[in-house]
Amino acid sequence: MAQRMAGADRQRQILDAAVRVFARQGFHTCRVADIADEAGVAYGLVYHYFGSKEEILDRIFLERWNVMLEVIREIDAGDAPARAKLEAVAGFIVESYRHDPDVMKVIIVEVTRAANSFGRTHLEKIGEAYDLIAQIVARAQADGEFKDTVTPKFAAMAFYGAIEQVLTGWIFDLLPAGEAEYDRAKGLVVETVCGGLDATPASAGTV
Amino acid sequence: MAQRMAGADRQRQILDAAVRVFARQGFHTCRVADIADEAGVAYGLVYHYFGSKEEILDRIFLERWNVMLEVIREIDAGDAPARAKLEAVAGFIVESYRHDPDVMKVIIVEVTRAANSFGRTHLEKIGEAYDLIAQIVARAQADGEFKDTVTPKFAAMAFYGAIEQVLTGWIFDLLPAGEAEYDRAKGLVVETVCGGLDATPASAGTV
DNA sequence: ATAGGGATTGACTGGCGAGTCAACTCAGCG
DNA sequence: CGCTGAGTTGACTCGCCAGTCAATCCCTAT
Repeated sequence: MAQRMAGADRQRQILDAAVRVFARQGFHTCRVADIADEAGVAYGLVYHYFGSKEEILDRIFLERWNVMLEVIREIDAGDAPARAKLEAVAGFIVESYRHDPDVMKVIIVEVTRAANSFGRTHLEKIGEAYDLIAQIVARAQADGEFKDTVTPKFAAMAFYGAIEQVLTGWIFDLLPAGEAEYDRAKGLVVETVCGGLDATPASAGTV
Repeated sequence: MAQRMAGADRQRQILDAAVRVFARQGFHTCRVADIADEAGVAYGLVYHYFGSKEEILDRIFLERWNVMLEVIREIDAGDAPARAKLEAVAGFIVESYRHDPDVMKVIIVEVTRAANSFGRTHLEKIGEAYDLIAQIVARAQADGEFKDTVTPKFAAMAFYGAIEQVLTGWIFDLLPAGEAEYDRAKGLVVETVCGGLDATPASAGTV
């Protein structure tokens, strides 16, 4: 059935199939046989390339998360204002979702937000992202760009939580999704968390 | 072993044990036997009071979530400023966590954030909460208390996501927890989402 | 007293699904 | 042209665990 193929390619093929299956059925609900079927490959071959079902999820998560950590580090290294940096971070996450919603769905639903049971393994890796965002906030507070009423870690959690919840809204059809919404969301998350929902004090003060 | 007891009490006892077990081991990882043991009750008795393992989780979630929906409705019915309403909502959620961290952990980790597989059943119920918060925002926008750069639904997701992520931080020790932090968090989430992280334009303008 | 019936028990079953493995295929190489 | 080893196959094993059920217990009513 499956033609001979270089190892790396076959692995990729199984990984991609797993992403689709995990996104569709959920990690716990799906069987390894489903992944093999989706990939058009024999059951046993999955175990030729991966040690376990969990290892597949590991790989899916780590591959994408490491890219994100790298991107955030680069963004942080620049000298743009913090608000622009946060917008870049939000933008990257939204773009990730636009580019491959299934991968993001799996990461959010099965790893990031499943820190019990499975995700516990990756708690440290997940925390790295929060720390990087916290660092951006901390610097902005030191510069006076952000107020320091909130600890950087707290702000980072609120910021990341807001984004993840918006993605969750798209994933489960609780929020209108679509190209236009994705574009707008990048800015709006930052506008909300940085600018706040309040009508601006400035204009309130001028009344 | 277990003394005779009124049906409702025994059910409660099993429910409470289940909360502890789910919080400790996770829904998928624990066995029904663990719940029975924790409750000090025979295996079969669990099935005398509940139709299935899932039904137990259902009950835990619905009991608490319905209380929350009711509270939010009451808060919304008052005529306080939206910011105070949101603070009340955040306060209730934080108090819920302080009062019974295990229940909130189970709800967040196993239901709210597991909308694939299991939580799908409750998606509608979960959405109700977001809608109620959105309503608060919508009214505030109509009154001019909030800007209308963001759709109410979007703001609701960002707000709820921020809170849930903060709780998640406490649950998994990514954020310092404790009585003082809980008290502060209520206001800070609202301060962050309503007031924004930016140094206020007013004070920036006076420099 | 004692019968009735809900509460309680825990051994047992049935199915499911992760992971194994022995057999097979075949491209490339000497 | 046979040999080798990586790639591929899918039937099979084996443990686990949700859910069943027949037996037992003990409160209550008569």
